[in-house]
Amino acid sequence: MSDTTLRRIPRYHQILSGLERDGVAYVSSQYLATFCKIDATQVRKDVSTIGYKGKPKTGYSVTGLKQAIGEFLGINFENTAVLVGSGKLGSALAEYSGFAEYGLKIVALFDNDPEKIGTVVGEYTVLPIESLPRVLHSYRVGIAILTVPKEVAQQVSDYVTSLGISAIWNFAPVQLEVPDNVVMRSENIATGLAILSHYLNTMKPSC
Amino acid sequence: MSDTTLRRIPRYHQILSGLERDGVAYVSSQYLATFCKIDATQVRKDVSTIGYKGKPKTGYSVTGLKQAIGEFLGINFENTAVLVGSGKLGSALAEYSGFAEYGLKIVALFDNDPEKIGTVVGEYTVLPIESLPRVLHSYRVGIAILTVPKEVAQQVSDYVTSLGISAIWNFAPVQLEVPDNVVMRSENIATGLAILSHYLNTMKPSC
DNA sequence: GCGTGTGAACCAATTCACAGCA
DNA sequence: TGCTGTGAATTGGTTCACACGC
Repeated sequence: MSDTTLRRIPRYHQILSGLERDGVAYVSSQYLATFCKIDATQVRKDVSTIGYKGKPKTGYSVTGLKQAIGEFLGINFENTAVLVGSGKLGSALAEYSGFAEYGLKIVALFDNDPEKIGTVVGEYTVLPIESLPRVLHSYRVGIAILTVPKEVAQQVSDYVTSLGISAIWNFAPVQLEVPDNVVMRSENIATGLAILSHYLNTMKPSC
Repeated sequence: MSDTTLRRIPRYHQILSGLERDGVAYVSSQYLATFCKIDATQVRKDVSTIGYKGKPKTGYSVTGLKQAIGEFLGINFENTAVLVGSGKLGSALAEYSGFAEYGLKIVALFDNDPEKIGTVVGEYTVLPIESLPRVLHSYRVGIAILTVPKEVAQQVSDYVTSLGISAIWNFAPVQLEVPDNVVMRSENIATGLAILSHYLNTMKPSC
């Protein structure tokens, strides 16, 4: 599946969540398409790809399609994660309640700064890096979320990789090198800013 | 310019920043391509699109190309922004030092919670929403960064739009409706999580 | 009739092949 | 010779047109 296609799927999920909350039972491809500013056929192709079937005349079942997308994305069951780096961003993510809806459960928060170890962030007490192997093992943690300074990101990445982590979700603004059997995704907040800035500057003349 | 193309550009910028820091003077399209796991021709096409020229045999000047990309993205001069919503995420963004490199200057932080107004976050004192018109005007602010709860995001968006903001960078997990002359970009952290989760679950069998 | 499902047509994005220049 | 720049070919993603089922 292509990257652009994959990026649309969570969007549908988000819209469906809203419709479900509003008590809507069925939704048409046209509705989703309009919301996403894309073609209705595109939506039907996407839904078809994830293997869900709609009802002609009625549309797609909101809960059914949401369920199917959740299945496809692997967010219907709980993924456990640890968060390494208890700075501002790490704390914000640790306290973000929205992850629950996407099946992510953060089990512990780590740092190597003696000043931070032992402090309480939301429902977590910051643990020393040394406790990582024990926690990773006892909770069968699959994902390490890295919110460490960019200077040490590769080092931390290598460390959690050596401990057998399956996936790394990197928030440090560097490209990490990981073995082929580890899934890595970098969120670079500056990318969004750069794109926004570009639109802002190219559109300005038209106003 | 297509969305996928535009998303690659900031990546080059990031890599070039690293090379510049390491004192590297020239870089080949092949090097950038390998780093981004794409084809070298793609890099040359992209560079060509933004209007920069390399030197045959030598490659691209690191500082020159970085400069050109910065020009293209509009991040070489200062964009001013206000941040609305002084919760965890808002505070994290307010204290994030990396924006400076992308030409973003946050001039003030706002909230409507009386408990938060007047508190200090990094170098900012949280201001009441009522001060927005004055600040927007006196600093000629172009961007509003929204880190408010999703329930009020549309309302806040409408408000800053009515005050004549040019761009909205939305971090609430909802799709905002904005007039055509306002640039809007939503960062949905859950999108990244969903994509990561999908790769994690589809790749697992191969290990 | 209305909205899904899908093969065909279209169009944009990526890759190939090679010309041009230091 | 090495690496950029770019037209040509290809791949793949999007849109069109229409058959099918409730």
